[in-house]
Amino acid sequence: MPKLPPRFNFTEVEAKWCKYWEDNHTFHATPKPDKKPYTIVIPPPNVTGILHMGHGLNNTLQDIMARYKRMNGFETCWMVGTDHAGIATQNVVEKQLAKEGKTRYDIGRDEMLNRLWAWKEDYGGTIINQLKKLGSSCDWDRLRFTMDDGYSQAVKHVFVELYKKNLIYRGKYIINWCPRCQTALSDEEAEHKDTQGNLYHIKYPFKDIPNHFVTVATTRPETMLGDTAVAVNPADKRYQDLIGKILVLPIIGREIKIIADELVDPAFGSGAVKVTPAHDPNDFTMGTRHNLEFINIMHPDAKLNKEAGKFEGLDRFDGRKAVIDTLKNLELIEKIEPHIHAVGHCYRCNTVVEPYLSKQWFVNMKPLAKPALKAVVDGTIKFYPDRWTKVYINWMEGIRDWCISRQIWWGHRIPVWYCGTCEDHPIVSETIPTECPHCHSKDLKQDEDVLDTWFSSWLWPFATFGWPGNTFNEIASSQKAVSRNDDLKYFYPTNSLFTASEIIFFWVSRMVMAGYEFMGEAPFKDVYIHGTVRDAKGRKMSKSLGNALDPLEIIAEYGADALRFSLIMNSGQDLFISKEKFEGGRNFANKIWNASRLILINTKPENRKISAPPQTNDLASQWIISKFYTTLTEVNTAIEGYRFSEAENLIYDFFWKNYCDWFLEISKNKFSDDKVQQTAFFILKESLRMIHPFMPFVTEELWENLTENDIPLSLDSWPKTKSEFLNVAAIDQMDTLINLVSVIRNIRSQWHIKPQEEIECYFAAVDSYSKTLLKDNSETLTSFLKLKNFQLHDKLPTHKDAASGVVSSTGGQPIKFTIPLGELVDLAKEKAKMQHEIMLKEKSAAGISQRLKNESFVSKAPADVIEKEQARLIVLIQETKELQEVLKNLQ
RNA sequence: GGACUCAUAGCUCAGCUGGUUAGAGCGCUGCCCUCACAUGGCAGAGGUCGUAGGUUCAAGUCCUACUGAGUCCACCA
Repeated sequence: MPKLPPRFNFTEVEAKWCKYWEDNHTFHATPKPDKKPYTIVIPPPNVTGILHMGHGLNNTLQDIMARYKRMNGFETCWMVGTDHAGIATQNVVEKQLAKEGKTRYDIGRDEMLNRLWAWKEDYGGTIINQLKKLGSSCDWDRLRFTMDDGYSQAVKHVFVELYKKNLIYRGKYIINWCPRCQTALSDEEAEHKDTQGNLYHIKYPFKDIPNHFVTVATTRPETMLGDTAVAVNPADKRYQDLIGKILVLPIIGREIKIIADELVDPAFGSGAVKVTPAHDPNDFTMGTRHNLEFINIMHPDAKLNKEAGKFEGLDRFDGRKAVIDTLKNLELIEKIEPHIHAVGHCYRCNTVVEPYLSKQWFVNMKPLAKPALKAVVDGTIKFYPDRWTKVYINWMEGIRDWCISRQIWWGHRIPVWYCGTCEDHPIVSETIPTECPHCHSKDLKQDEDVLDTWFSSWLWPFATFGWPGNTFNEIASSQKAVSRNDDLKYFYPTNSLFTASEIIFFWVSRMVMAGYEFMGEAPFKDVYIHGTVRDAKGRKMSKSLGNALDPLEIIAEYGADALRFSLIMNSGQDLFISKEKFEGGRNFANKIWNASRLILINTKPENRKISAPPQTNDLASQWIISKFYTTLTEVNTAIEGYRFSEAENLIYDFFWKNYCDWFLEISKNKFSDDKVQQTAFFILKESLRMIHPFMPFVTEELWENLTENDIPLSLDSWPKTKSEFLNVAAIDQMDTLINLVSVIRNIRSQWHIKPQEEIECYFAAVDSYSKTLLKDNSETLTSFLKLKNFQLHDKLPTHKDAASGVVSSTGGQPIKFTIPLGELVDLAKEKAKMQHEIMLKEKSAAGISQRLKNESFVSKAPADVIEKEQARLIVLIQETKELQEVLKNLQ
């Protein structure tokens, strides 16, 4: 018999099973015709990532589902890998370079890429190892990276396909520009934050009317240097006569026209707006419409260029001050008002982004959005919780084109070449072209830019399984069956996706679009959106705030099982986490451990070879078996409905309260009984299965010590629900016993009763109990017990638990005790139920009769309604009488 | 400006389709080192379910308004 120490040594155990699972490829999945697949793809963490609580939660959720499905006989593949995270990774390496006093331009593109790959080799696996420590049951043999050769091929292929379908185009538009990262960003990558700024009202003088001005309002006065018009609403009476008049742009002296455009809101500011077509999306639209000049006043680093005249070389914010000062001196500032407005910030470096005119590649999203929208509207794809459905739909309906080119080096280089002689025809190709197809020139240059990281992530559910691979030449257009390799055939579409709400637009929605476009079907069926992990004060956890709890520290101090357990316990919505919360998980793991020790010490090996619940007359045994199966059913429902915290609560309650506190305590004095041993062991074993997805390490270790099974618990089966073991009578009787014992304990505790005084205590308790239960029938229970010749123990055994004392008083035959109680309580329950019913009926009747007396009701209500109410009243009164009659006869 | 979420014990939250006495964990109080576990056991105190209306025989649960907290979206310069 193995001996277990009194403490669960998680450090050792976790290391042992991490290694075991990995060495044995426990979680490697391959297509198996006789099994159903279950697939989850991990939201690939950034290579730059280090495990934070959000990862902890996200991956625990996935792992619970994966282990649950695996144990339920599904060939479960949890696809794993990392994302190259273009801007983030490049930023990290650029910081390293900066320490050497260099920039990426100093070392050149090739050397920079070498450094990036070297960094990836050195540190890119960090988060993967951390995921392993969490106990994640990923298919580690399939580990992918978004810049793998095969994956890169998929990205190129997608670009070329979309280009062929006219869904990718290149053009000069206003995009979000990060002056620090010096790259374009998509709309989603610009985070709008309310910022305190000013609204500057500037007077623009007329060319021909001295001392007359038009006032315009702006939050970014420096952009006035690039103004090429002033616009008013065509319906605005104040300005109708002025349309077409010429103004002189202050400082610069450019002559600009007053134009009329619907875009202008007459109610805002003065109703006249300066138009800077190269620095504002609205103005860009107007500029195009009115054929205005597009004057770019900034360098890519947001320093003002020569168009800014004397301000050339100033940073945009210094430029702003300088422009205002100059205008003040010219007495052209009418007023400056404080103004809160949403300003875009780079999601990678938090720099204020600049709306900037530049030539970029875009994806035409509307055609892609169509099937993706339909799938969610018609329920093919479901969100859990449901409210995210609306968020997704809103975004899809208002979808805008996606800027996918980035002016950085780390990523998939855009597969487009430009010919030195005939520039107008970009060569879009999956392979490196040798000559220009138009003029046969060999002077070809590849586009300098790389693709948005998300342009590779959106292919994750199928590119990871080898797409396009051998399906390369057989891609069908959307909505048609697609030829697939074995893995794709088997594992795609995937089943569930687990992610955070911030990622819905970046990733979830785009994966759906890509799924339909390239695979002809949705990439997953369910999307589970979990909450954000916050600190105890409700702030997002972040390094800069210094409030981040490091999951690895928690694992070291409390164990991975504890981390997982406590995260899930709090995962109903957003989580507020502090260190103490993990004690609960640690304590539960320890409880499981010690319950197992008790069983191991007290059961004979032959009683541990049991695969079905034993047939037994023992009430507590019948009860715990019953309880286990009802709990199991509820747990199944909760997990299938993605209600993990509920599932965990059910399990916790069952194991701790029912199994340990009641069943084991009662059974302690009866452990010589083989049947009791068998029950205790069987329920423990089944509980370990049920706990395993939540706490894989402690359960795996105990499984090894308790069973002679060769396969790890990870690959064993989930308990089967068995309705035949649902024993309602046992549950009822045990409830009664629990109630009785609680009352006894209550009195014992309040009166500070000593063991020698037990007899009186017991009778007092019984009386008290009967009062509680039978109200005005306080004699019933006592006399009933006497009638049945029931003898109470004269002394409480010197045992800590009153429950064992009471039960053992019948000499190991609790059934003697509980049958009379059960009968009695059935009666009492029946009565209580009836009394309640009578009360409800009386109340209803009172309500209705009051209504019928209400004059306005009688006069206004239609006749048939009144009749109905009267009929109901009569029925209610009749029923009440009948019930009261029955109740009388019972007593 | 639109949309959404939340408001229940000192704290963090359950309470799914309205129906017996509103639950748990932590914290708090009292009693227990008892041979699985003090990371434990037993008992207890603590709630007019944000405010005001409404629907209903019946509302923490449904509706409306308000207040407070938070999140997302949006081209009002």
